[in-house]
Amino acid sequence: MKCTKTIEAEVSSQFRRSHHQSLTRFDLLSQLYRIGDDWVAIGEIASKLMASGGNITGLLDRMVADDLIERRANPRDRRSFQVRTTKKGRDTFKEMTSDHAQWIEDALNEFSQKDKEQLIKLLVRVRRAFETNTLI
Amino acid sequence: MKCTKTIEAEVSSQFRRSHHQSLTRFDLLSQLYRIGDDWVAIGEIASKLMASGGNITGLLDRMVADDLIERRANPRDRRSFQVRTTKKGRDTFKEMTSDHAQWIEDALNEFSQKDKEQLIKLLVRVRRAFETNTLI
DNA sequence: GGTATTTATTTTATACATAAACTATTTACA
DNA sequence: TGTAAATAGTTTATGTATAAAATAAATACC
Repeated sequence: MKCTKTIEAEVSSQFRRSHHQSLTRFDLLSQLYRIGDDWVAIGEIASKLMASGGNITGLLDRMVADDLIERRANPRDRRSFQVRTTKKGRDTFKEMTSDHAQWIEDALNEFSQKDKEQLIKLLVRVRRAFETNTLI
Repeated sequence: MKCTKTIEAEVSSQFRRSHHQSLTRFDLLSQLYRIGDDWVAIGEIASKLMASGGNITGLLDRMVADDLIERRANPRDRRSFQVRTTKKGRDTFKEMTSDHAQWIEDALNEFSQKDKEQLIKLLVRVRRAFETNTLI
């Protein structure tokens, strides 16, 4: 927890300073980028970001206001809405990504490939342990 | 990040359900418990929790209202205020701690002592790497 | 076809978090 | 001693998060 908190404080303040964006916004843009040009349902966003519906509504509203994403009604289901990135959103994401990758690389340059693999392996196991736990 | 998010979601919803408290409140009670019966300055709390001043003001207000901590003016410095736990705060913390320890133990029971030590060692190194980074 | 349930999202109330501006006090030092 | 700078907290404005209730549309099923 302490480790994540330190990284999060550092990375999110970098994002705020350099791009006026939050970590959550970066996550969202990253999910949309991964999906490509398709429209994505709000609910899918919420589950991908592991966030509550109410949270997503507000987040998307602010990002639409900032012209990072656009939003439309699902033409086939009138309950549902969809979003996708705008050009500005994609450009912002690309800039954020390259900075981000560089920060992480700089911070972790003292770690060997083996260390990094070991760490990821352990963290995946920990996550699985806590995920499984919730199903009992 | 994904790992921490999963754990945090799990643990914080446990705390919410079982004790009507947040992870941050648990952290705070834990810091105060570690210190003992002494009064602690607000600023010290903020730095221990790696949180901003404004955040702490609100957090402490709500916890005072819930009778978990008490607050007084520092008798030697009229700019400064101090807090310490109430009996209810200490009792709440003790209950939370024993549940918490059990959840973590259950979740991580498949990990060997060696795995756990390895993981902590790596995480401490990662944290140091990001801390140092901010000083450049 | 009409009602009950489920699904998708928003609204509301509240908690938690930051940065920046502000108030009040203490300290440093010319 | 008087003033500038530093320190301790709070306030304000805003963003991010949740749970629970509400709304609206789709689907299931008698």
